[in-house]
Amino acid sequence: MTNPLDQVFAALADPTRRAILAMLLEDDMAVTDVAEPFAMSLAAISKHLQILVEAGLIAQEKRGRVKWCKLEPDALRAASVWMQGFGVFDPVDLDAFERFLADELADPIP
Amino acid sequence: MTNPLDQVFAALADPTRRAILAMLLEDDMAVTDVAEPFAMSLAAISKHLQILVEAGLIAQEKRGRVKWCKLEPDALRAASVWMQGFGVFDPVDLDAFERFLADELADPIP
DNA sequence: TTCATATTCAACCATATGGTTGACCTTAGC
DNA sequence: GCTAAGGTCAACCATATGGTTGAATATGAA
Repeated sequence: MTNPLDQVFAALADPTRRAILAMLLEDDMAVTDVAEPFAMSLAAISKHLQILVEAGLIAQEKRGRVKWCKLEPDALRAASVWMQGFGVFDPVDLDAFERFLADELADPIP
Repeated sequence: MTNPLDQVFAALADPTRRAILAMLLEDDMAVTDVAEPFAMSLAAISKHLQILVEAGLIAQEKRGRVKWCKLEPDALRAASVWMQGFGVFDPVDLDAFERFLADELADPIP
């Protein structure tokens, strides 16, 4: 997995990680708070966050004993450029996005 | 992997499969011809194609003993809609896409 | 019919992935 | 100095993934 696109798409392939990204879209969060809504251990979430960091999709910064996570949406740019070549892009449709986001968040959290 | 986004992103996470999609962007192809440039068995390519079919990214149609593969770019739409929410999209930049495509194809084929 | 071509199937293998638990380190607060 | 809170690490486990090979199944051509 040396290609950055590999890492970005692989990171996006997991619903837990997509849900985390959606949460971070609202606001920066501490690791513990990211983990709170999920029915899995803190260690598991910690690993997911590491994968997102390695893909460049989020950044982490430690302040005191709290590690803050923030979205780093630039990493999506390479993926989006790749996808653009397939000519699938509508003009930005935020309503459609809201619906998808609602569906994602309505899913039983893994 | 019940969520269609899981399947689309997982399918895109593999460089062989992205290369196949790029090839099919040029033209429809038979399975054997898709496999030709890759240093792996036909059976392996057949599996990759199956994954792309299940993700909805390509369609296959058998005519005679030849199975044709064609791009089905609509499946990318759901993924692109999801990504749009992160506000990373520039106006379509085909030059950038050409560069990425060139890089991808220039990579030593897996 | 016979043979070759196109593709998949089945069994197998090595490694990756996503999760668990319990021990561990660092920092904050009393 | 204690103790608790915030996170990570290490070892482990089950299953998924990406590849192989050899046999099997169409279909087309001679």
